[in-house]
Amino acid sequence: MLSFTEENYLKALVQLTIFEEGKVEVGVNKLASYLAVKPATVSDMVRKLKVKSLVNYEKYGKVSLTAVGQKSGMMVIRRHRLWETFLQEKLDFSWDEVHELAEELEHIHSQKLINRLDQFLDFPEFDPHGDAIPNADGEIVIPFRKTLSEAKEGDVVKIIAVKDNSSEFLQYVDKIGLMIQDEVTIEAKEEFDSLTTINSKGKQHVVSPKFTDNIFVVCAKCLKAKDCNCKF
Amino acid sequence: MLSFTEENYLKALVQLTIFEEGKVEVGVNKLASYLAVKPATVSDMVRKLKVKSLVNYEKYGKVSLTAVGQKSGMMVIRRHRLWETFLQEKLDFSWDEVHELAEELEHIHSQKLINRLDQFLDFPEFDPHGDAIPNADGEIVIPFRKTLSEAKEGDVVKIIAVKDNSSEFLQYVDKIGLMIQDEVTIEAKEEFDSLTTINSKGKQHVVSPKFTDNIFVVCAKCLKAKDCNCKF
DNA sequence: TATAAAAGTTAGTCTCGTCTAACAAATTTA
DNA sequence: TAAATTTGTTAGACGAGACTAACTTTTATA
Repeated sequence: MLSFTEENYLKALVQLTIFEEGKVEVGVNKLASYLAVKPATVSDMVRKLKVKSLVNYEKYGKVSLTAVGQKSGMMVIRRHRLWETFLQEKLDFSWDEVHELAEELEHIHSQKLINRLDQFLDFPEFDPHGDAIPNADGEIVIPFRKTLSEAKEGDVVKIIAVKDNSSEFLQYVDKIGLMIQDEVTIEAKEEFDSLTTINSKGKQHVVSPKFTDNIFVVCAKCLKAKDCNCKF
Repeated sequence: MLSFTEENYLKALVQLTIFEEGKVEVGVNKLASYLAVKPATVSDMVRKLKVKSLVNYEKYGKVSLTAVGQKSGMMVIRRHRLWETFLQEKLDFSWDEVHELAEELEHIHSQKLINRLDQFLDFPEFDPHGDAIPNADGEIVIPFRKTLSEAKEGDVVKIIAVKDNSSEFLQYVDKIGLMIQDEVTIEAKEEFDSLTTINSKGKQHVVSPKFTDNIFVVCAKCLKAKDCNCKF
């Protein structure tokens, strides 16, 4: 049985490798800052995780997950996202409140509980932030998507997820009136100060990279015509 | 913020004092065996809880809860019993499975979460084992009840709760086909070996004190006629 | 390529919650 | 009431998971 802490390390590793396009390993410092602990602490812990065959690691090297470690980490994420969905769907929490609570709930271990919850929620595919929920085997299909920052002037895109799950960010998104499934037109991109002018539901907004980097989108056209050939 | 462990001590103290008829304090040894730790550990912990003004305690004396400690302990029990109810009502767990899971879930702190859960469950009064659920202020009304052991030959009683929440006990209750709300007639009590012969729904069972001590009942008559004068 | 900077490790310390072993106080009972 | 028993405390240790400070290795850069 993994400890609360060990699970958090594995979850962080999934986020920083599997979920980070093209990455398979991560350094001790990066992991430390992600987990808000000191590198020395990570150094120790990673050695312990290696003994348990959950990570691959050599002194002064990078850290990556073993198959077992990856599955365990995925199960934590599955639990997290299912609880988030439960909190929003059944207990009427807003999407900026669910993350914090799920950070605690994700460590309840029972496999049976989580599968019953999944069934109770009618097997949701995505959590309130638009993230895919791993299945009972720890498998996940991350749909094709880009950040809003990558969209070009004139593109019409659809918001499908948010990257940052913090309540500050989500409250900002709420404040400017945007939500998942909204269509957004990129009206202008200013090189000078990296601001983007977008338009959604007839309202114009000027947003910074702090916003656009954390919004995942797909081409609105592609969604409508599966065989669309747009490069985006 | 109380730790997982501190909460378990407070919960145990509520069970051993408030919920134990006529008791207001408990010894270190008893608390230790209830929590399955050594007396030395309890001695230390109790000193810490005293510093936090959660318990009353003097060296070599008994332990009792302060008002603050009692409320905190009650909130743990409230969470425990609401989660148990959720697991049974919404996720179709059987009453012998819910206790173990609730032992973990009870430590999720959010007040808002638990009150939303309460609402979602339509403000249940009793958990799956027939125990009253403390309200949002930590108050509880324990209804009048006795154990089946206290019933006399010829009495007709109604099962309203179980004392032992272990799956072994609950599975035994299931096995002989009894459940909460069932009416039971005490057909015979044998002094010699302390066995009781009961009858419920036309079926006769011979049961030991291990059973009767852990079944809470009320006089079936009293429930039907509120002004019934029976001594039971 | 030598050196500075960045990244990572080690050693020693801390708190929490537990233990054991030895001891002290309180209570029972002979 | 004195001895035996039960109950409770203290001291010292340990594993987890964190820290700081000092050190080492790797990488980047002048």
